[in-house]
Amino acid sequence: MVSNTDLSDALAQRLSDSGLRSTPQREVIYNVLLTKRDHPTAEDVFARVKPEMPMISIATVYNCLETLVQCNLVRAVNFERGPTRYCPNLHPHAHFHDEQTGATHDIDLPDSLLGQVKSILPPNFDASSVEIIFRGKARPAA
Amino acid sequence: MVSNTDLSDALAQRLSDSGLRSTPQREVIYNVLLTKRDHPTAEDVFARVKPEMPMISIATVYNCLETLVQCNLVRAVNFERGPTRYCPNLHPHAHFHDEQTGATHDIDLPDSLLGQVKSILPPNFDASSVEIIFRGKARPAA
DNA sequence: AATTCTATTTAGAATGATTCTCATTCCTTA
DNA sequence: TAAGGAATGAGAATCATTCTAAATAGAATT
Ligand SMILES: [Mn+2]
Ligand SMILES: [Mn+2]
Ligand SMILES: [Zn+2]
Ligand SMILES: [Zn+2]
Repeated sequence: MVSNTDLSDALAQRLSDSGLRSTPQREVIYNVLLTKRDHPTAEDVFARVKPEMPMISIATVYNCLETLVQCNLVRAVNFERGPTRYCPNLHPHAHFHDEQTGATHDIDLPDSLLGQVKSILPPNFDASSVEIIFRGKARPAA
Repeated sequence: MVSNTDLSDALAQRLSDSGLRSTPQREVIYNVLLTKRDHPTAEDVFARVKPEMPMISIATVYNCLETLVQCNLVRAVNFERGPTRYCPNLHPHAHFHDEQTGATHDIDLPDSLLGQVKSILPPNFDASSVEIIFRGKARPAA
């Protein structure tokens, strides 16, 4: 199993690799993201962190989330112009946005398909990232 | 060739199909989108329309763009949380967002690939749309 | 043609997510 | 134990967009 301190260590490592400090705020926010991987917004994260850390500010939540994204520990996900959502799943994956419920689901993305998708680009386009977003209805899983 | 009135007729047709009226504002905005297909924002469209129609308001630009999207004459495109951009290309295509210049390029999307992308969805997911966004650098075409 | 009935347009206010400012606090290092 | 920079936090500011409500226009009906 992976202990809580292991996760903190991994976080501290990534942060210091980027010349940044590990702080209680960054740790608790990262843990919140790992605990419930439902693509919460910054406000969602704020609400989940508050019980553990009542004095934290929304500005700090935004700051820390941005830091985690810069360190490549978290992905920012956007649907239309809605609030940015945060995802700690680092495997290549697409997102399915359920229009009825608003839920976001991770869809595993095979390397082979990722390659094929990139191959539609004319040679003068050099893509640093590819994002695939599905929109529709998800029937409750069997 | 396709005349200006043909385009207005097609627009009027689509609008009345949806129980909506063809108006000078809707026509000029649609023509602006067809004339320079560089994925302008609402503010860009506003600026391009003003010379022809100085009294038009930004609220109307937003209203008309939304109407054109609802009629499936135009696609709304979003990159991160930037302002929504509008695209009159109705063929299935992906978007390439050049991070240096901010330019947006249409990337033709073969039906076969679209099918393969949809096929990664587990059977309980019913997608009504798929969006593919590339981000990176586009070298000037040869 | 005049009247009625709404769709549409418009100016300006309001909204909401995010970013900015800057004072305070916290660490790290000398 | 100072100093200096990093990080936090409260509140103001920003910006794209949406909302509100009044004016206008246009189609349909008398
Ligand atoms: Mn999106
Ligand atoms: Mn996007
Ligand atoms: Zn995800
Ligand atoms: Zn396009």
